[in-house]
Amino acid sequence: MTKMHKENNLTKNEQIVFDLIEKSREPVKAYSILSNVKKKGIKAPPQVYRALEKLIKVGKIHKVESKNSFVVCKNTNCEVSNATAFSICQVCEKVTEIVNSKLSKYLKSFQDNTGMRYKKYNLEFFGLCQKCKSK
Amino acid sequence: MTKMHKENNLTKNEQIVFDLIEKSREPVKAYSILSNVKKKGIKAPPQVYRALEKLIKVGKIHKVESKNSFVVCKNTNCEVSNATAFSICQVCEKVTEIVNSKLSKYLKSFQDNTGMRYKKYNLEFFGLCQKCKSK
DNA sequence: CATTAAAATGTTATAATATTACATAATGTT
DNA sequence: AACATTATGTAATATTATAACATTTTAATG
Repeated sequence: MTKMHKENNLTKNEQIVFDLIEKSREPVKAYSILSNVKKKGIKAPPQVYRALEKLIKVGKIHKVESKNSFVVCKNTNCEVSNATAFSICQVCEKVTEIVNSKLSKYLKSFQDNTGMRYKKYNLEFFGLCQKCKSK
Repeated sequence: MTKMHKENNLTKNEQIVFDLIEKSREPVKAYSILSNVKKKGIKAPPQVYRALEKLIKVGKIHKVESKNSFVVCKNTNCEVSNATAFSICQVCEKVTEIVNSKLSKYLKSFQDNTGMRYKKYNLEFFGLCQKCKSK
């Protein structure tokens, strides 16, 4: 087996899982990933979950917590992913990552009432997407 | 069976589940709730999940998505719960609801790059709580 | 290039979380 | 009382995730 895959340092399984999520262009669930990469030789949940864990750690993907789903990161220079925000349509369930520097600056510098600051956040907004609003 | 329970309009099972979550003072998982209310006559998951769903809907509790756990709402006048923020310690896993009007005003009025506004949000901050920081 | 340690993968089983479907009982309305 | 609605009970099963351990691949070193 070759050591490197594509331009990055993902392992074989990580690359397979990443490619599938990227290709799908919408949030994908772990077992959906599994069933779609069976043909690539990935046969069992731990293989998928390990890849997901690593991809999240290096910031290539995010987990959309409210949907137990995974999406590719939309930030150009995604590295460690400690600040995520999503727009989720309550009707069609479309999920879009929000990349907004004002918002991220505000939240990264946020201090709670006790003066506590945070290393990481995840924000999920819910509403109607353009399409569903105009129906 | 009496119609009303305590001062509010919760049903029997809803009140049992709510009391347990409130008593515990920390996030509780559904199956932990289940095992702790067996003595009260609640025997199966659907009874718990139904109560949780209703309690969330009326704003008495929130789900902490990243932990699949449930906490009582800390807002005094909690009604429909469309704006939640939590502080989660990465070490001891302590969860506190953040009640901060500046933050909620900011997020309630947030518009994304497309001008879209949202009806609801959930924000989870991660960091070290006071105790864990000072260790 | 043989040896070895570390990382990645493969595999089975099972744990933890959540829902479906349908039956029964309690309650509210007329 | 009759009926509709809401709440509850119950069994089964679906979905999401991890534990544990074996094997293979890769990287580093002498």
